[in-house]
Amino acid sequence: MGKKQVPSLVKDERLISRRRAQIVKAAVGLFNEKGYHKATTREVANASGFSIGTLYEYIGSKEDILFLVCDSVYDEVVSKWEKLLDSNLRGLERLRQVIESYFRVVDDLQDEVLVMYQETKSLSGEALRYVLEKEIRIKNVFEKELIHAREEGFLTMDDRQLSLAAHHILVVGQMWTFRRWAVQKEYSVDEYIEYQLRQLIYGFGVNEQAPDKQPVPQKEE
Amino acid sequence: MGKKQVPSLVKDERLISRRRAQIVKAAVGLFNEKGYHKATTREVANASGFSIGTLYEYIGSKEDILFLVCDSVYDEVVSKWEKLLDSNLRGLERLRQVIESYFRVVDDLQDEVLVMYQETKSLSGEALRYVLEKEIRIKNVFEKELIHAREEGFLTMDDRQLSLAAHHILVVGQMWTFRRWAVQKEYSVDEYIEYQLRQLIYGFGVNEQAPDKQPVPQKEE
Amino acid sequence: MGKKQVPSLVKDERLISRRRAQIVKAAVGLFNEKGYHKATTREVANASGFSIGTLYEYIGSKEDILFLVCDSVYDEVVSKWEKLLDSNLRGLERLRQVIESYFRVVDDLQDEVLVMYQETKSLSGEALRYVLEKEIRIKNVFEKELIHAREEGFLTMDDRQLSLAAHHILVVGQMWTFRRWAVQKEYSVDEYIEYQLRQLIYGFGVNEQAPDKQPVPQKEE
Amino acid sequence: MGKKQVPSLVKDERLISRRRAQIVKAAVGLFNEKGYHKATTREVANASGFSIGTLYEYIGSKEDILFLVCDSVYDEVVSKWEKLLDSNLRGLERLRQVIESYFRVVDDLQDEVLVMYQETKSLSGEALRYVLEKEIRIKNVFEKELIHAREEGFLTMDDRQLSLAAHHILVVGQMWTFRRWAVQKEYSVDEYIEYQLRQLIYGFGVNEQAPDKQPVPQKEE
DNA sequence: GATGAATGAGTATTCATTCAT
DNA sequence: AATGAATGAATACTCATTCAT
Repeated sequence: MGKKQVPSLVKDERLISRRRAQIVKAAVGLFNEKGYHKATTREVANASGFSIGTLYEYIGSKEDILFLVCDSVYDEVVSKWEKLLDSNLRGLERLRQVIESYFRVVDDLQDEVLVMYQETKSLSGEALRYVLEKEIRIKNVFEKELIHAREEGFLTMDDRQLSLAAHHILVVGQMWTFRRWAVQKEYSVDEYIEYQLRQLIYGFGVNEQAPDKQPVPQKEE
Repeated sequence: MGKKQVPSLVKDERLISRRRAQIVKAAVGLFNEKGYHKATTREVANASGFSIGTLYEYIGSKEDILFLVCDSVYDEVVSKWEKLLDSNLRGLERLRQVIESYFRVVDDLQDEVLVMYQETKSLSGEALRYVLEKEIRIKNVFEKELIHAREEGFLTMDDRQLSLAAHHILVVGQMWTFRRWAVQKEYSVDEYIEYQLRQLIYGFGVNEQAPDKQPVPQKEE
Repeated sequence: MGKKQVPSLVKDERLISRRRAQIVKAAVGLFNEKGYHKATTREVANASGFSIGTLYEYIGSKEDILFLVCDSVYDEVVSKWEKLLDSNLRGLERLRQVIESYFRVVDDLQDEVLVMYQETKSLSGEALRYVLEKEIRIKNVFEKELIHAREEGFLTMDDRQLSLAAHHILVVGQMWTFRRWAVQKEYSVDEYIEYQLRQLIYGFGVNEQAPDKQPVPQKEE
Repeated sequence: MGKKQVPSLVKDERLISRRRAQIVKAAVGLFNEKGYHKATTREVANASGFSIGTLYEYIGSKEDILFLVCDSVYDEVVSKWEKLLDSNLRGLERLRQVIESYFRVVDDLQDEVLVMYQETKSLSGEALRYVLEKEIRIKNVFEKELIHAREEGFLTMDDRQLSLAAHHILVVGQMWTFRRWAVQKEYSVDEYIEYQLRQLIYGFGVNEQAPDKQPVPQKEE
């Protein structure tokens, strides 16, 4: 809610938006390449196309850059996501689509999501709280969808499992970025989405009464 | 394989081990608290109980500290994990137990795993490759177990889905640490394990032919 | 004499005067509060009621602001002082009044005098010389009065002591400002003036042949 | 009282003292030449004979340098002063000697006193209070002497005038430095001391019932 | 004449690393 | 082996000044 205002010495709001977009774009590239801490403000300024002095006309501190990145990435994720969503699907199909769309957006904004994901912890105080709250808001979207699906009779989770499942979906999405060193070498996005959707929905595909034998063990407590 | 030798000016191997254990312990605490970049070598030295000069008798650079941490955390994880595993369980129960044990170790070594998880990216070159390889080795354990379960007829995944599922399990374990700000507020370890195991094995608990009844309400506001 | 011209891009002399008066007023406040070096030109511009760009239409450099302040403060001091002086007093009374009036002006323009006093040293070259010359001019006023009093037979100083005494009077006036942290806590202006006038005129009020005894010790060294 | 501890990363107290003496000496020179604000920490380090990194092993911030200067200058003033004082003089002679000694110390430590005098205002908070308190302690020495002289019957001031007179003496001493641009061109220290002592003790040398006669005193010197 | 965005040289401070003792 | 003083490259941030609009 607090929106953690980033201070600027410039008055023209339009200009602020434009410059900050430049900053975010440059910062995402740099932070991806070398990480937040190793990237210097000067490098961000140069990559943004202006001088260090100008950079500081639009931010108050280096941390503000990181905040701008996180803030704008969330907004972009949500905005792109929503564009993929306007459908009239129902039931399981609808749930599938919500998740798949999210995965596709994450793939699309890969660098952005990865940076946000890995560097959020370097934010402090208010900024951190603000960003985490945004994360929760995304989680809530999934939670709502799951609840919806349950109301329609497709799912059987209780409330608490359902909340955790929402977190889970989010993480599976982000995993596409933070484990890309392994996962993206083995799978295309389409495959990833297909497999992970199946995993999420059906689990390991367990066949409880396995072949012949296997006397189902009495359930654990 | 390369084992990325960390240089030391000291001869006595026993001493090296002891000192490095001190360093790792101190570093885990500090890196957790302030992150790898914000923690200084001086602080690590102090927290380790010796001087900055002595610290550099046992490492070659700051990055070596991070490497030692990651390296030793993996070893510790594996070692603790193995201790929980010596059982004669079979089939699904065995799979369950392998996963549950891993989750419990992660919970036990929470700070360590979190640091390793969040700061690995700051390693470079050889050290990074070495650590990632260790990660892969853990993934392979799960993969092997899944294959085993499939051989016993409990699972129906194909090879590629199975490999991804192994990654997935790993991430679900780590998720307990890197999302602790949200997850650990809502769930105990036991609950987390219970819910996530169910999720991994059965997925959302889908009831494909839901309706018959279930006259999809036309609302959708 | 050089009057150290401060450059302006603006033609209208009337406007220049008005703007510079604004600048001086704002600057006195700021320099008092934070000192010349810590006050920024931006702050001066804002406090003056216009933009940084406009500020530089009326000055050539930050130092010019300080010069304008010093210059105008001297003029103001002299002008206010003269207004208090048009009397027909003679002799000691006249001297008293000249000094008292000066003290009162200093009290009146306290902030201004203090700034001028403490920051003059930051002026360079021509500007510094010009300001010091103005200071000398004030000193000369006292010197002339002392000479006058001597001619009338009230004083017995020789020329060189007299010149120093003129400096002395000036400093006692300024002391009211630069030691205000101590002096203004203990005395009202009126008391200060009374005590210091007495001190200047009669000294410590010495009674050379002290009580009875006191066999003045043979001089040392 | 608080002694406002300046932090140091170095443990050897002896070394700290030696290094800080170097720093103070270098700083006095630089601050005199260009002022506290225009002198850079790097220049201070170089002039001290070591690197910028080493400088910061002995101070916490630039302001600490100024504080060290002020602090040590006061101590040095007092120490040198006391060395000149151990005499058995009485009465007026004693008072004269106390003042004269102070003036000579100020002359001796001219640069130091001037810096302290002009830059004290740049100190903040605790440091400022501490330095001003030291100033007051010097004033108290004069006050005590004046009281003593009054008790012996040489002076006739009341308490409050006496307190002000003590301030006055201090300022007359410092005036030798902060008005050296004018005063030291006209007078030698000896002359300055002679004239100012006479001024302080006897004032302007007023002859209240002046006119008619005018027995101009045979010139002195 | 007024504005304010852009500039970049300059500055205090930090911190990994070395090396003489 | 241990110590800790010394180093200086690196870096975030400031601010006087310019100039196109």
